Amino acid sequence: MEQEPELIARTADELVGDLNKQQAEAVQYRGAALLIGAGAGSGKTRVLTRRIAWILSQFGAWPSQILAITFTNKAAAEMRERLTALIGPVAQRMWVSTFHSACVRILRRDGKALGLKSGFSIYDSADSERLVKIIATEFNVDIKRYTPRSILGRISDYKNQLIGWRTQLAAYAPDFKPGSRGYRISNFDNVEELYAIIYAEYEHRLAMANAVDFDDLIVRTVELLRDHPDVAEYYRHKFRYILVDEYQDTNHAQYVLIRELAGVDAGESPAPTAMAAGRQGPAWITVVGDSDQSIYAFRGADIRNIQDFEEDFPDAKTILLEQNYRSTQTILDAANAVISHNEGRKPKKLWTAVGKGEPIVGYAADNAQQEAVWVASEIARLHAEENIPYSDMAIMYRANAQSRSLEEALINAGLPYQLIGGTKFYERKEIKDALAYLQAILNPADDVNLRRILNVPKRGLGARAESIVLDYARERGTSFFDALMHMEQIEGMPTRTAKGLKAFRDLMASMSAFARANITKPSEIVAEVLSKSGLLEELQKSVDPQDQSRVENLSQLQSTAAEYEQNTPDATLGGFLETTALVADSDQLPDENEDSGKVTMMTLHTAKGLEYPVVFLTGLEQGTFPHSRSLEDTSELAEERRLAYVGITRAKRRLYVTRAAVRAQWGQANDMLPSQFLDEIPDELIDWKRRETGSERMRTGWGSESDEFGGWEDDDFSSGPTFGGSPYGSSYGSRSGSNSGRWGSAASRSGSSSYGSSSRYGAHSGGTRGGKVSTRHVTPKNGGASGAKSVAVSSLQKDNGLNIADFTIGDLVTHDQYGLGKVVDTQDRGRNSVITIDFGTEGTKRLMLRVAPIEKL
DNA sequence: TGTTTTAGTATTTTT
DNA sequence: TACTAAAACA
Repeated sequence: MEQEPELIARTADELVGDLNKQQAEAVQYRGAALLIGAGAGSGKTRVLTRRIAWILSQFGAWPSQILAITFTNKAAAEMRERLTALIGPVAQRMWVSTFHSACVRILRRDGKALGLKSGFSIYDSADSERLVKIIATEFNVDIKRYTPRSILGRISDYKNQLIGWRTQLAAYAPDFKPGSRGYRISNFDNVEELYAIIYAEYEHRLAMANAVDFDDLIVRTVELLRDHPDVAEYYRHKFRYILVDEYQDTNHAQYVLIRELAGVDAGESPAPTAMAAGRQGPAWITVVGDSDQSIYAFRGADIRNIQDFEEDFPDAKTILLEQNYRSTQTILDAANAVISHNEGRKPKKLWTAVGKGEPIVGYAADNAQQEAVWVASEIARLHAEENIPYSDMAIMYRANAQSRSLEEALINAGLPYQLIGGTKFYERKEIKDALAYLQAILNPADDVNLRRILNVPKRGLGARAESIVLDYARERGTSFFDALMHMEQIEGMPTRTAKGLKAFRDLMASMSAFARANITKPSEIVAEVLSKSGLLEELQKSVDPQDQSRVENLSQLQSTAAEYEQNTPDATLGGFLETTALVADSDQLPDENEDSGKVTMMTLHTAKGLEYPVVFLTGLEQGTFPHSRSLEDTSELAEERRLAYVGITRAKRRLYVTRAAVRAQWGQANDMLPSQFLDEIPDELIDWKRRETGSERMRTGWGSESDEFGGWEDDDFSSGPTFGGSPYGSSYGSRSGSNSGRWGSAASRSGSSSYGSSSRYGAHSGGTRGGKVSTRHVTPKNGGASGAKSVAVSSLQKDNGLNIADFTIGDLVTHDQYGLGKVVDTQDRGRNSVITIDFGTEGTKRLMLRVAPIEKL
């Protein structure tokens, strides 16, 4: 075996000396199967990295014998980093990766055995959906009734369960032959048949296109290991220690993959005296997880994997880590209380030595805007009065759609933030177009990508031209690319179309020649494609301001390629495309030791595995969180509760829980009841800054004399600021990853009455606890006349008395925070006037004049 | 074929 | 509301 000179040997004491008893036991355990039940914040990453180091230094294993699997790329990178610190540069050569990228690696090497050719494409869900749509349409399926997404969802379920298309076909449509032309589905009553047929055809087309989808990465690897003993043998011999993080989120296919890789069922027994995994027998498996943090069941994660671990792996050992090093006792008490409402779980109680800490702060807002404003003002206060850095604070919510009002509030308050999630960089049109070119160059058989770019940018090849080529391809049973190459033989093609197609073919040929000549220089290929294809040119010529940012995105894509090229010794185009295919939201997050200086906003799902000193959990309402689609089903509700558990345990020092009495979802304002999770937190743990909203107080009869009548409907809120034009005009909040004009305008509602069966607030008693209460508001609009507004309103009502007319471009001003600046632009919007100021090194800021802490010089 | 208008529909959560 | 996709029009 090769030498591993960079391996730093660690003594036993260095590895376990500073750990608690359970942690140390987990690190040192000798045995074929270990389950570490790691409660939130119990130091599992630490244990995992130490264990790897332990295996190397004390069991005498080689780094190349270790396979460590995490859930996200970020987690993998972090673990590798920690390992490098612990054992030296040799960690760089270990397999520390996600399920998906590990499988890509295996398939790249050995996929030939399955008929996968080099350069195979990886379809993301959008690509897959396109393909399903194409098939369904061809088969005469009513795609309104059976949406591509729902069909794909079903296919994905099959795959996660390792149910193959042959099985489904045999059971429900034995007469169907994938790839047969002109097939029409006639029997819509038998949905299983419909799914089986589309599933089979989908797989057929994927194979034709030399492509795999996301789920296939796992499934096909399992297939590879099962059907090709030589390949299985290679990996079983190679990986002697397999460690899996977030085991509660694995699905059945991933579970089987682990078993296959480890060779658990291979029937080989270890040497009787083995003190380590050695050379024979199954690899040793360590899994780490927390069944209370299983939040991906909707995606096929099977909580039984972790619950049944001890039955699944003979002689398995379980070690529980229950000491929490992250949060205060108050926060843990809340988390424990909430999760204890889930039935059928193994009892577990987190505890901490940190102490009680601050109470949880609660706030009930009248509506989502007010909730956001209150959160923003509290953040500003914590920063100003308690010196808490913005980067120590995070705002979390159930669904991405909730981020809008929060963003607006943060912008108005002038607070820097970063939003994680939303539309991902690699999912944007222009990026997907560019990537489609690259993919088509690398893998010409890839019909989906080739057809995507046929007329992008516009080159006069529309649906007509496409179908001419396509018909020919289907007739001959070849790929779109093949048909294109033989287009001269197509009869009856209009000259104009032929000309266009030839030009396209030549273009692809020339780019492909360039790519072959520069295959190790992805960034140059990207540059070539962007300019030659005309993608860049089309956008540059465009007058649409959005296209300007698209140009920037494309140039960022090129930088990304260049970066990849520099960091990867054996860079290839294919390698680059892989890195783009397997990114997740959380990958956008800055490193833990890098201070972004910004408040972080993200969904609860994205937040898993992270921690912040201050956490705001927003939207705690029935129907928002727990989500309305989960209210009916106990197991889905249990998952929501686990999500709440995850959210609560992200907080280290301070936790805020907020809700809104009225929330608009897709244009409709709805009355919302408080989340049941709020009731599940012991009351004495929460310090309510505002417990009931105005309308609730009114309706329950308390303080009915108050003049808050209609006060929840405040005009000052509903006519929030409108930032027109490109969001890039504002320098607040670099949205890492997402964007494009999402914050167009603040929700301007007037009158939010919804009609329906009215039920009183407070009707918690009954069995069913509906998501939204439909109540008819007595007051249609025109609030704001009353004097006693809620506390939070004040910040929006605030007015510094400045007048936009008093400012001209070039004026000098001072800002409380940014210092001296020069006015670059003014926009007169009356009360919502906006002023743009260049603060030099502090950047150019767009400020809402009436609240901006500025002074004219 | 390309552009504009209109209509319908969608929101969980993502490797 | 906001985005996408079909439909209508140029």
